[in-house]
Amino acid sequence: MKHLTHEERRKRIVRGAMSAFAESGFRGTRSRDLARAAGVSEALIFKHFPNKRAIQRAIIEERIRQTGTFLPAELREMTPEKALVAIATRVFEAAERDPTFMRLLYFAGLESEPLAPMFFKRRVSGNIGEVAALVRFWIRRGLVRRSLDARLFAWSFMSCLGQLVVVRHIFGVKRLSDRPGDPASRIVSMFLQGVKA
Amino acid sequence: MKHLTHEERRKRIVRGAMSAFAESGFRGTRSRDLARAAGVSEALIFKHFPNKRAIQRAIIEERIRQTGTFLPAELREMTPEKALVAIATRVFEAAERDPTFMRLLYFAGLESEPLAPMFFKRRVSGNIGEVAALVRFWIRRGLVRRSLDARLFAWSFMSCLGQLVVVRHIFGVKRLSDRPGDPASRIVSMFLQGVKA
DNA sequence: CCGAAAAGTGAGCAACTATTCACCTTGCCG
DNA sequence: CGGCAAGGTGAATAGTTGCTCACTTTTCGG
Repeated sequence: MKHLTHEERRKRIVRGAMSAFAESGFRGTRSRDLARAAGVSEALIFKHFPNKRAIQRAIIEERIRQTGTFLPAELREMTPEKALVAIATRVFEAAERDPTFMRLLYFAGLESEPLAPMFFKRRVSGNIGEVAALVRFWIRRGLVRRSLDARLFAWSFMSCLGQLVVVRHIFGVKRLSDRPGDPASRIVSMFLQGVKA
Repeated sequence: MKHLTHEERRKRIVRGAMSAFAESGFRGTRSRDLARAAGVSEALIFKHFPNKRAIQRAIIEERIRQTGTFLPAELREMTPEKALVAIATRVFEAAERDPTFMRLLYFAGLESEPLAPMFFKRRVSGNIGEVAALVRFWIRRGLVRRSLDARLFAWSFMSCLGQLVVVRHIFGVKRLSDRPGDPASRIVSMFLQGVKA
């Protein structure tokens, strides 16, 4: 194996470990799998990390530390309808493109890894807070009911999207409806206009 | 250990195994744990089941076979508002009382146990179909917008509830909003009335 | 161009785990 | 009562797995 710098090799180990853990969970991944996924020997893995657990932690910690805002600023210039559709589409497409970290996070949560709730507190709640802030912006502009609980709306809307993603990628439910057209925009219109006659 | 009938002992093994698998997943549960949870020796476990996997399958299969309707008939006599709140409350309370099977199912889904998608197809989709049927009933009565996609609404509403439960029980997110009052009824009112000004 | 430091590895080891085996115990029926 | 089928177990086994050790290969500053 070609020699790499410590940092570069470490990154490759982490990247490989992410797909391995995402596929089989922490306990289901053997150090041999980590080695194969990273393209190195098992021994080298343990030169970079004291043990298996530390690799999983490093993966989640890296994501916790990741900076940057969830919502692009342009959303403020759109109508609530268009903005929510953009958010929904983005969530669906991100999961479609790469459900890896989502799977890893669910595994970690079930396996009682403390960093999973931590990730939720630091990142997910933060992102949902951004959605809530956008909703409050709409309320101020009179585009959304003044009485709306922005935070609860943000959690409900994002949870709905999140669970649809989970149900699709983990439990294989593909068709939510027989009608044609983009489900994202139809879900958004339910949230916006309500379902009452 | 007191002698029991084959059936009774089998039931106790399954019950014990359910909490063990729910807590630690399939791979995280050792046969020793199954034995301890059932209060018997390891050897006896394998007199009842050919292997560990078969126990997990038995648990899920039993739930798949469980009969009975999800929604009580009385819901048809309530207003949509009250009925949806009743459904939401029931989902939240069921998860609060016993998140065991939910955890087991998520573990199984992530670990690629084929019975997890099967359970979704047979039971969850069925239950959500009942919700959709109720919504169609309201549409016929003119209580709900004629143009609504009942199936998509049912999936969205139930997914929202489901994810809020997951987020609470697996990722420890307890507060969805600072406002007082029952979140169930406030979520329902968002779905019913929409959020537009 | 050389030698130390850093990158990298094959071959284990000790501990663990699913399953089996040989055997004991209980309750029941003739 | 006696014997036997069914319920039940402690101990062994074969395979696995996280991690270490002793060692080789590459890199690179002086």
